[in-house]
Amino acid sequence: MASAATINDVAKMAGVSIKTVSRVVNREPNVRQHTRDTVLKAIDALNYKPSMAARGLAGGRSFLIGLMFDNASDSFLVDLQRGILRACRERHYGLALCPASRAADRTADLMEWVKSTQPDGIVLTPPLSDDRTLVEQLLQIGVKFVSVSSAGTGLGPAVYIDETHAARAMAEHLIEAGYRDIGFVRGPAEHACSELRYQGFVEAMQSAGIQVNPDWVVTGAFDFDSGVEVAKKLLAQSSRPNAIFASNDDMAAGIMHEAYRIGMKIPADLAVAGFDDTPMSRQFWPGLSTVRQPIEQIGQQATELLMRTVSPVSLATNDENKNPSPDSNMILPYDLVLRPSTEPAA
Amino acid sequence: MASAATINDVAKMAGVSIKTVSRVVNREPNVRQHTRDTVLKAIDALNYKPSMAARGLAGGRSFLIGLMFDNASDSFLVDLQRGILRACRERHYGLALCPASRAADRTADLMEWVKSTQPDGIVLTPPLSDDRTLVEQLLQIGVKFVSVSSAGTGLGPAVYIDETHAARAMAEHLIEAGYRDIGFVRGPAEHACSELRYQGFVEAMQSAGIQVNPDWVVTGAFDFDSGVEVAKKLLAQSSRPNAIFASNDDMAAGIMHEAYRIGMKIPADLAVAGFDDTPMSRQFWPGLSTVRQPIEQIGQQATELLMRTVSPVSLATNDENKNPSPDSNMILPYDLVLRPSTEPAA
DNA sequence: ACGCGCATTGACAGCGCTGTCAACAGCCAT
DNA sequence: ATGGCTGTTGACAGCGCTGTCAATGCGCGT
Repeated sequence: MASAATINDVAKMAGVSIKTVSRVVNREPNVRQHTRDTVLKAIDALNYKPSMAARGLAGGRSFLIGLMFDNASDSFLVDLQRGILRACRERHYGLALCPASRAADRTADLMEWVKSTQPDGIVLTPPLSDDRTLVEQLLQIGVKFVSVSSAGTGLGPAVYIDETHAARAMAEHLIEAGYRDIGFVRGPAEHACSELRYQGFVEAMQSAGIQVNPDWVVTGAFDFDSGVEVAKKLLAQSSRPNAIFASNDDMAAGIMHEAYRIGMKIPADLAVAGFDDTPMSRQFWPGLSTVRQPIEQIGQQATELLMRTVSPVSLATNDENKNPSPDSNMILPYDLVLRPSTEPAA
Repeated sequence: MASAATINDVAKMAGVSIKTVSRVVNREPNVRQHTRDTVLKAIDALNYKPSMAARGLAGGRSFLIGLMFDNASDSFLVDLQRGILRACRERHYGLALCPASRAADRTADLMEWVKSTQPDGIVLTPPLSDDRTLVEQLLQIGVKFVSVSSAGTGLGPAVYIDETHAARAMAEHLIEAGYRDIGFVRGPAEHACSELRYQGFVEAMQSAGIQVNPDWVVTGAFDFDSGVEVAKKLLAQSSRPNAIFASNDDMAAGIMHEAYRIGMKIPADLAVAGFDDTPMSRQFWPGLSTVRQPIEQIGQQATELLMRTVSPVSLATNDENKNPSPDSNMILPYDLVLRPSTEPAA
């Protein structure tokens, strides 16, 4: 293995000090254009790649973004990773994964990971982004983080969509399609979005002057199996809804599966709506109406936000702007994706 | 932020040199039990976590496993990550992701990533594991790697299942269920498994004395959309198969979707089988028969294999055993998962 | 011409750890 | 006792880079 070129080799070839090479690599100001060009040429010639490890050790940065997740859905995770990686690529950052353990001392485990990996910033996904204990510890040891797909605890920046508004839009769509006996499946309490989505549903119902039937509001675990379970509950009732709005696609899939099992037709006998636009929602028969969050974009924006606050060089002009602006939250637009599963009943 | 304890603090507290602490941390031999205990106590008391960056710089190792992938399915990727992370956790390794770009100089991009990230080992997923150019370059710069879910190019270790045998078993199941007019959907050529799975299918057909109808053998891209496409082709023929074995679940899903669209019943009018046991195959109605690869386990085994070859301390006894044994391949068992989609025709 | 400020560059000291090698103790066979 | 082992430990020199600060050169106002 031809050992890779070091900064020393580049410096020698360009006839400058290693510090100047370092400056060029880090895009620092105050390097004459001519010098910069010479160095860049040498870097190119030697195919030089700075060593992350050394940069990290010397500079106190790791050039790593951490992604913390717990039990997230496959497509959510992958989409998010895609977005984060896209943002990382430009700045030559790496992405390190940190899955939450199922252990009781989950928070301690996560903090340990943070200490040993020392990422420059962390992307927090629900439900971790809604976990006040975790967030406070993160804040305490001074690690930058950003919550995604959730407004978070309000203690740090976040990138998300207007969940309530989106849920309301979907509920309104159901109502407009002629459904009035609408059931709702909430998510688990530790997810802040569970409440928000439910609120949107309630708002739409109230605006339309429809009573929310408490017997038709149930809670699932955001997974397929719990969708099957709640469907059994909901559809076994003597008076049952003719539409169900599940607060995520996995549960909606479980509902459709169960509905089919007991011989119901969708949407003829039961309309179903989901939330998240997982690939499955398109692949199911019939296609599932859902709300699309721009997950990949959320990941990218969150990462860029993170890297901005860890900016290597404090830009000359604004010195007092040390902490990220308190309200650096970003709200991204969602899409209402309408498919046959919510078409007007015959 | 209370700055974390360093190896120096531990050494001072334990009353030994930092080198001895280093020995304990790395589980090196030749440290008296009593000394080891004292050091461990100090480590615990100070909540010391070694810095990856420093260890990497000094030791020439990065403590990072790289996962290279290209266009893998969500669930495959996530399952694999789960397995890799499990293996990493024990040895305090990190996982860094490296998605292949869609650019023409994909290989160059990947190699660049390797050079700058310097992972201690790389997990290669299909179709990258089947890419001879890439593998040869990896070999050339001397990075350890292991192919997963594919026998690879034969140039390095690999962890996988017997694809041919599995496909044959599924085909035999279809035949036993009474289907004889069976179509097959191949995967893209750059995936080595495409050929292997097809072979298994052919073997089963030949054993049963059934002619493979070339009109019913088509090729897809391993994704949902191509499944829809090939279904249109296959089902529009005047003489059409009454069973289709798609060489992965995503394509099988596309086929089922299209079959439903044109009003066919599954399995009454058309039996469908897939391969991979994605979550979807269980969630679809009716459930899709498929072959389960133990992806998570594959990831874990591959990672452990990798870490074994990068063993920190060369074990005294065998000095000539430098390169990993040439045939350190692991073949893991698969599961035939039978669901209603292939039940005997009425 | 002199002094000042700014832009540009380099010398140097680490960052926290590991590899190397040397030091030393304890133990055996001679 | 002598030499040669093996087992245990520490001193020290970096790994490849960045932060700090000092040195240099240049243009400007007086």
